[in-house]
Amino acid sequence: MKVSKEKQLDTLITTVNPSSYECTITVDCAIFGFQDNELKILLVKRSVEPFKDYWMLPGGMMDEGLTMEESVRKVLYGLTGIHDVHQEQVKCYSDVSRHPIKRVVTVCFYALVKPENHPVIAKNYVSDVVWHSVNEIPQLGFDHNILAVDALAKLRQNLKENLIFGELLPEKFTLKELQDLYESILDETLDRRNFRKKILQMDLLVPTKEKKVGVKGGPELYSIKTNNTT
Amino acid sequence: MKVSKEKQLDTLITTVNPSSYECTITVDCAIFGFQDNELKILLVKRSVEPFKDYWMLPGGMMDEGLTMEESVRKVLYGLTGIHDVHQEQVKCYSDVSRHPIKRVVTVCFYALVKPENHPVIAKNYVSDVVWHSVNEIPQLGFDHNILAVDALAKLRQNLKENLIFGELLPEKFTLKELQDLYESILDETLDRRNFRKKILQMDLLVPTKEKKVGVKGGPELYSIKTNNTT
DNA sequence: GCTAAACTGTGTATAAATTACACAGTAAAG
DNA sequence: CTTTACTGTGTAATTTATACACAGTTTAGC
Repeated sequence: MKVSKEKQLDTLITTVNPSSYECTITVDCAIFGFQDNELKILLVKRSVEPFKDYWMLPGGMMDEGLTMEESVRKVLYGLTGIHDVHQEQVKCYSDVSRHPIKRVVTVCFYALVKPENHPVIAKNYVSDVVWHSVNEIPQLGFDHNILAVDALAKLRQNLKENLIFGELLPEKFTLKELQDLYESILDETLDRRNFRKKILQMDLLVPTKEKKVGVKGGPELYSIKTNNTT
Repeated sequence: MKVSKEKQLDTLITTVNPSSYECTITVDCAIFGFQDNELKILLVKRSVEPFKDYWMLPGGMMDEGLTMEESVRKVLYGLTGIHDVHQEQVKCYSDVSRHPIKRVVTVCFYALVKPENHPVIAKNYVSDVVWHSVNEIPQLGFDHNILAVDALAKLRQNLKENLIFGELLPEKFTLKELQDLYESILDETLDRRNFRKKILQMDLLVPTKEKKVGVKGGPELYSIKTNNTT
């Protein structure tokens, strides 16, 4: 058993100089948004083969003159018109048969976006765009279900450690709204008093002295602290 | 300010179809070993330009028929003769000017290895190989200092969550040896009693009923629990 | 405009997890 | 055989996380 594996590796190691091999690289992005009090992910319907009419994560080629991060921004801008959005690298995928026609290596990112500000538009190889609940993601093209799951896991992990919410909330928001967001992302309910205690002692929010109207109780609106050292 | 950025992005979005662009992909690996009671990282001296005679992380091209993980295994096997080693993806790097001559996208991994079992050998584009303390890594070629730092950070993070130590320890080891390893990796001292309490209640180790000879006190040797459900 | 309903805002007691800490026992070295 | 250097163990103190109830405010409905 072990011998055959060694032999196999020996064969590999003596393979001819592979310096000429180049490969297509794409960037895909799990774009999360918070809508109707629920965490959504942006899916696009592919209008070309392979996987025509499958839902997928939006993505695109890495460009010759751009880093992957810049390429993701380009994809995002083309799809939603937004820029300057929080994005994180999730993982790189390199299975040789990810793409049925030619080999494609993909780096997956996630981004956080406020859906109501950005009407999404279908163009290029996309026939439809939809904000879809993360709880019941349909079968996606390529290996995008795996990417989506990994991206959500990474988002959750980062959220527990960092207090990040990118564009998901308006500039001024109540602690209740923030808690609802957390509960959606983490898919668990949180104790209100403990939550505000924890968030407030992070010392990242400031009360705006304004109250949100239209909601009973008149909750205080908070905004993110600007880190002036004044 | 914002306008110019938007304009810039608009320009990007209208760039011609980039589907023909392919790019060289390499895998680099921060190989960690535990030697002389200190955490080491394996560095190779490059014998060709660019960065001739610079120390670097070992790495190589991703092969046409291999995933990146398999390509890393191949690099490791070529350098140390070992296989079946714990390895983790750290991050993908895509700055356009990482490589002074042509664009190269690199995915970095880390691996954990027991140095004494595997005499390292310099070959191919490598003139020298050395186990180097992680605390004083010299200037490396390309952007490998960044990769090394990121890899170590990832290792530390994983260690705190998981109890992983791959090949770093012999099959049977004392809790003191394990603690020394942890302290080396985390670069902090740990309380002995609290450490053993924490490790033992993970329920991943079994005492072998053997004592280590040659060390005062006659400490118990442990091995990793095999998860038989018998 | 008055009442009911729905939400906000707050503190404390309890449980759980982490940290600090000291001494007796065993093996090696001389 | 004595000294030295290491192993192995438990408990108290602190910190952190969790559970929980009621009074105050605003909207909605009458």
